[in-house]
Amino acid sequence: MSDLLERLRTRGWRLTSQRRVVAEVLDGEHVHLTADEVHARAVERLPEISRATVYNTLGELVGLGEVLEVATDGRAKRYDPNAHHAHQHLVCSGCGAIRDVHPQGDPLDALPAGERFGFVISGAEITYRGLCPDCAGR
Amino acid sequence: MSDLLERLRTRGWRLTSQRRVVAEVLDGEHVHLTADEVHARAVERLPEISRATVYNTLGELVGLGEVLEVATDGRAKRYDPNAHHAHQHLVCSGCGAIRDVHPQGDPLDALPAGERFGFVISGAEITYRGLCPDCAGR
DNA sequence: ATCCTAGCTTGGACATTGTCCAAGTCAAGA
DNA sequence: TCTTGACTTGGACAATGTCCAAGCTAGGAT
Repeated sequence: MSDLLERLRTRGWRLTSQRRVVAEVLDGEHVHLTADEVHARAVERLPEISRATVYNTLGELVGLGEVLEVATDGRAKRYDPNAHHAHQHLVCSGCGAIRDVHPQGDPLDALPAGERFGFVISGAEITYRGLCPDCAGR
Repeated sequence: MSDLLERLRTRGWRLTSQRRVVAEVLDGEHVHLTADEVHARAVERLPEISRATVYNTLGELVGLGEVLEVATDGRAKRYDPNAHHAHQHLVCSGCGAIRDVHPQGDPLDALPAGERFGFVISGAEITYRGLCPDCAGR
């Protein structure tokens, strides 16, 4: 993730301790955390960091394309540090666990011109739903 | 939509004026409304209907499989009355407009066994993103 | 090394979306 | 027509996110 900090600094990002901590938290476990979870982990390292800063920083990272925002339910958005490798998500309908998955082919190929309604299409997100081994076995 | 009301009645649904109005609103325009938008339209026909009832009724319709819940952003969920025809969504990144689209093939076919991690997979939702003709032309 | 200042952070108020509950109301079967 | 359990209501509450004025600081300028 020092790569990330380096990239951001060359883009004029001011490198504060708060931003460093948020970046470290995201890089620490490649897991899909909510903003509040990121805040909770950040507080462990920098007790006075505020919720507002975490929200700000996450928003900036998303804007810079370093982190993806994932909305798989109507609840809190989750933040995915794996923005530089195309992937999709597999979500457990039982416990909400999320895994990165890599389907074959390009989903855009499945959408014929006649189904594009004049849109300039930039991408596709796929959410596979199912039950994880734990939830399925009960 | 009287089909829908009929189906629900045979399943023991008590047919109240509130539920009828919510069902009519959803059926009226085949558009993806938020709960609050449904409430606003319902109030036009039945001024004393409460927000709680709209939420309850939408939740029941989703549970019964008559309406789909769509979460394309982190904001309010949207409700899709087109639950009986498999389809996906195309969302304008500019104005948020949503269209139903029908990609070719089954998205589940693109996910090899080795990428399923023992999940019992039940379905896939695809959100295509792009700019609608209006937003792209500016 | 020190200073300056634009940009960052903070805490708290506020907004949006959704859930819950006790009390009152009503659809539909008897 | 009566009865009753299911439905509805309004308002309190919860979860998530946004905004702002005031103070702080990273990092370039001196």
